[in-house]
Amino acid sequence: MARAGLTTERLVRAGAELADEVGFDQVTVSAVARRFDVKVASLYSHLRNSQDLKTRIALLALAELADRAAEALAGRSGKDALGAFAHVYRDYARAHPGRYAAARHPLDAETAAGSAGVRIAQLTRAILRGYDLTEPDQTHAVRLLGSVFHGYVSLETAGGFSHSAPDSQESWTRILDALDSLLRNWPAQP
Amino acid sequence: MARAGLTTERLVRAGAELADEVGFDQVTVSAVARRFDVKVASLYSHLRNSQDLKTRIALLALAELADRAAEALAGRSGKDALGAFAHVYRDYARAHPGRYAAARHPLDAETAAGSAGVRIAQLTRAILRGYDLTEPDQTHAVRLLGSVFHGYVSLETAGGFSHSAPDSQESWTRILDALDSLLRNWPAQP
DNA sequence: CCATTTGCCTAAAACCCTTAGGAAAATGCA
DNA sequence: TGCATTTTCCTAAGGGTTTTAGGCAAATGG
Repeated sequence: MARAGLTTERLVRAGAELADEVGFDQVTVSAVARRFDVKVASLYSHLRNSQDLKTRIALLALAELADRAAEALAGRSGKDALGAFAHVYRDYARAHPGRYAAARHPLDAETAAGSAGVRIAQLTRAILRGYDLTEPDQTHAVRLLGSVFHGYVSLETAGGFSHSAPDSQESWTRILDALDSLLRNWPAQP
Repeated sequence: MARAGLTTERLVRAGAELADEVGFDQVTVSAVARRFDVKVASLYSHLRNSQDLKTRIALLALAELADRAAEALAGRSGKDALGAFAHVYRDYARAHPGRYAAARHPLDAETAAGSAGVRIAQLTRAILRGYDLTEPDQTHAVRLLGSVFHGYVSLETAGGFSHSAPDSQESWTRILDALDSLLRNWPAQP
């Protein structure tokens, strides 16, 4: 019987595609097996279990996002960098909703520490080099940016802003203007 | 055989408690049935299906959140209102992580339109009455606040800010200061 | 007090997860 | 090349969740 050539890599990539097509929480070991026309049990030599598959998809998504962000940020600073990063983030979520959901999948502390998530955090911090913030305000700002990007994209993906004026793109642009303004005029401790 | 006294209401409340204890996506029709010491099939006279259960838990959570927000906002305005709303939001998520996750559960358009989610959006808009914003900036600001609150709480719940200085409470406070400042100095269209 | 409605049950089919053990294909070393 | 080893995929099987169909007994109400 000819072999299918399964690999952890290929399985994870297939899982990521599946996530984009049917949603991250519809990604199942069985569905991936079907996609390779292979029996379910066969996947268990390449994956520890169902949770392992999801974690790996999450790591893939984080790495892809970090790569794109890094490329977008190269050679930019200040508002330019802020806009580029935001654009990548939102675009990725819209083009790959399943992968984006995967990237939000909770990871245990050590897995998270070894993930591309830390690279994303570093890139976020790098954006702030174009603004005049010192610790601890820089960290607060990193957290604010992370919250806005994640929050906005997540609400938008859930359909929160559809079918209502003004359209989402306009809000996104104006919110970035506002954040830029805020970072340039960060309030002192009251 | 004595009856268990099942009700859609009771099932949904039990599901919400279960969500807080073991996580929203571990909430299962079977688990709720076990909690009432009843056979699974019995629940299907009170719930259409598994998705129905989750949707109802989501609606319950949204309603609870809206109630608390409304109470917190009564008699407050400006930064006071902003802080009160934010406090309720974050507190609810920390005290009821499963319900909070449920509140983020995607709803189809009509269900969402009939949910307490619109009340929450109205309350968010009410906060902005204390600031000098006109349309469409007011809508942009509503979306920004929604994004920050949801994003921050969601990242925090996922463990994003734990084990790193400064602590999360401090960032939360300073981010609210920053938002207040931003709303008072909302930038004009460039 | 009996008829009807309601509530919970048993049964069963379909799907997913996971482990154990086997057979064939690929690999590698003599 | 030939044979032992490893790898890959399979069958088998146990256990869990979802959902529908049909039945009996408890509550309700005229």
